[in-house]
Amino acid sequence: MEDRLSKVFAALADPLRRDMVARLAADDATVNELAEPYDVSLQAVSKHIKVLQDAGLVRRSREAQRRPVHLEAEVFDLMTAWIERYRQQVEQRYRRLDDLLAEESSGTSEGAAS
Amino acid sequence: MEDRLSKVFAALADPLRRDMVARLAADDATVNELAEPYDVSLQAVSKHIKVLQDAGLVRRSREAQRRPVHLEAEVFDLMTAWIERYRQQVEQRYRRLDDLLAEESSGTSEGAAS
DNA sequence: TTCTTGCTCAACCGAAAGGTTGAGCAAGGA
DNA sequence: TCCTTGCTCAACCTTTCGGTTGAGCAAGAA
Repeated sequence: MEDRLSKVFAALADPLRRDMVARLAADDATVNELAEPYDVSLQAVSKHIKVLQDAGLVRRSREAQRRPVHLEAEVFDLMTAWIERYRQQVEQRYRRLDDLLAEESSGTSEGAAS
Repeated sequence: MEDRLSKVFAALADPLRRDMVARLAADDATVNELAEPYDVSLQAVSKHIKVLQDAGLVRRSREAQRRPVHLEAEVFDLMTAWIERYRQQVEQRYRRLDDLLAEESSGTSEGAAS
């Protein structure tokens, strides 16, 4: 898996990682803080953070021996852009179809729907 | 992997599947049509479609021996809702931080920024 | 300097993902 | 009826994912 968008979607495909993102939206947190509510090892959480980081969803700094994790909100734009493009395209299709149907039922003869 | 959102994100984590969605946004297509541009077997494409279907991104009908695939655009809303929620939360954090800084530099004494 | 805290790295494991090929089925067409 | 088209299902293989444990390192605290 190479490209950015693939990494972002893959990162968010895991419920635990989505939960982390949700919590990080409220506030930055250390690895220990993040790990606290979950029933997995600290190393597992550390790996999850790495996945989020590689996807560009999160940034890690250093503060004494702590490593606060910070949500990088710009990535959301990347997803939204992708999603909106196709959503709008589909909407246009429906709009065109509606127009076509409207045209058909008025333009060529009748009006008596069965 | 159980929940809907996880499936949707996982489905879109694959570039080939994203490309299929992009093409399906323009128009419905059969399995053969979808498979044509890719350098993988028809069976592989069939599997990919199944993944999209299980995520609710796509619906398959039957039309003679063909099985046209149709994009289900509503799922996009699910993603957008998830993303927007946290994006807005992060924005509010920044806004609060800005307010705090503004308050600090005006409210308590001074004005002479270094 | 030595201890403790907060984390990461490495090796390993089982399950799932994504690919292949081969068989087979359903629904027109000849 | 038998053939062809358009697909799916099943079995198998390799790679990746998410988890584990054990070792180790960096940076305050004693």
